Amino acid sequence: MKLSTRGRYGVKAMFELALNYGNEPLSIKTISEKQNISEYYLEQLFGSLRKAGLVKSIRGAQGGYVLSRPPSEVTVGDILDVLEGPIEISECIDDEDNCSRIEYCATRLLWIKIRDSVNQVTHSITLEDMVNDYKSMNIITSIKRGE
Amino acid sequence: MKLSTRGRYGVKAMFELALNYGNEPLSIKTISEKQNISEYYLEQLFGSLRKAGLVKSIRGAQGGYVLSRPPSEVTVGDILDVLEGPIEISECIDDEDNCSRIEYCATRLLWIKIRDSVNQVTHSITLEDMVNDYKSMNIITSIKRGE
DNA sequence: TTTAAAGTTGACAAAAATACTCTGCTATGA
DNA sequence: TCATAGCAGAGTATTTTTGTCAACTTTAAA
Repeated sequence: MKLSTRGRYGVKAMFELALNYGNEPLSIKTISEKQNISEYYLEQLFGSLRKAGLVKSIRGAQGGYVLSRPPSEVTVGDILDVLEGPIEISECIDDEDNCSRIEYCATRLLWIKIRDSVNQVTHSITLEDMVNDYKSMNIITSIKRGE
Repeated sequence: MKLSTRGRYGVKAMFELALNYGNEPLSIKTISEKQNISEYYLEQLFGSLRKAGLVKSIRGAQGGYVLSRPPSEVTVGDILDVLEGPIEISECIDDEDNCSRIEYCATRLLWIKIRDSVNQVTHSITLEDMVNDYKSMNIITSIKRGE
């Protein structure tokens, strides 16, 4: 069980936007270079993010993308839902008929528990949290270096 | 993010063994018919489960598989670890060099949190729990039917 | 108003992972 | 001794993922 690159790249890209929040828009090109992600591929991801209303695009020269909402109001779960689709550990959570009846209840309950656990974590962590973690991490690193 | 059929089928099959614990071994054929899973495919999964020590095989006529340990000592996480590999939301949890340095700490911490959450849930639920859930679910269903 | 930067769209394709399938064994209990 | 059932590994088909590309539209700045 792992995230696809869509989710991973998407979170990284959104993290860049969060770091830059309040400043000028970031172009796809800039982000793709910073994160070493294919420019074309990233374009696709931002298409989804834009449609979902998580980012706003600013066209024209010096354009790019900015977060639609402040980092404190965007959770990692929001991003993953858009790029990975809502988590469905097993399709039988929604589609009951797929399950053979015998073990239906037991495994279904299990998948739901796992899903809820992941959702709980991802939807409780915001981009702001990540930025804060990142900044305090940098401070610690600086101290360790004796700076 | 979803489990592959390996994990899903594996848990279902192990659940069957748990339901039958203490009785005669179940053959691949029996399980594959009960769960409507390809017999050949299931054989592969049981190969992995056997190597990992989760099940014991009994060869010869009337042979099959049984759980190596009682259902109360087998967690869903044990099964998923074997069949899906340990959860790695992102490879950068282990392989540090894959990450571009800038956002290294922040996203890494995130993946770890998600992973730990899933592990915590799956390793806290045993096959016995599932069997109990299943049985009490059946009782409730019977009551609802007015039986 | 021209132009270049930047976003938008959708088709396409390579590559990897997944999900089986099949064949031919070997072991074992009835 | 033979039917049953596990064991092992090669092979294949399908799906998903990941990434590429080309053509077009919009917009800001010169």
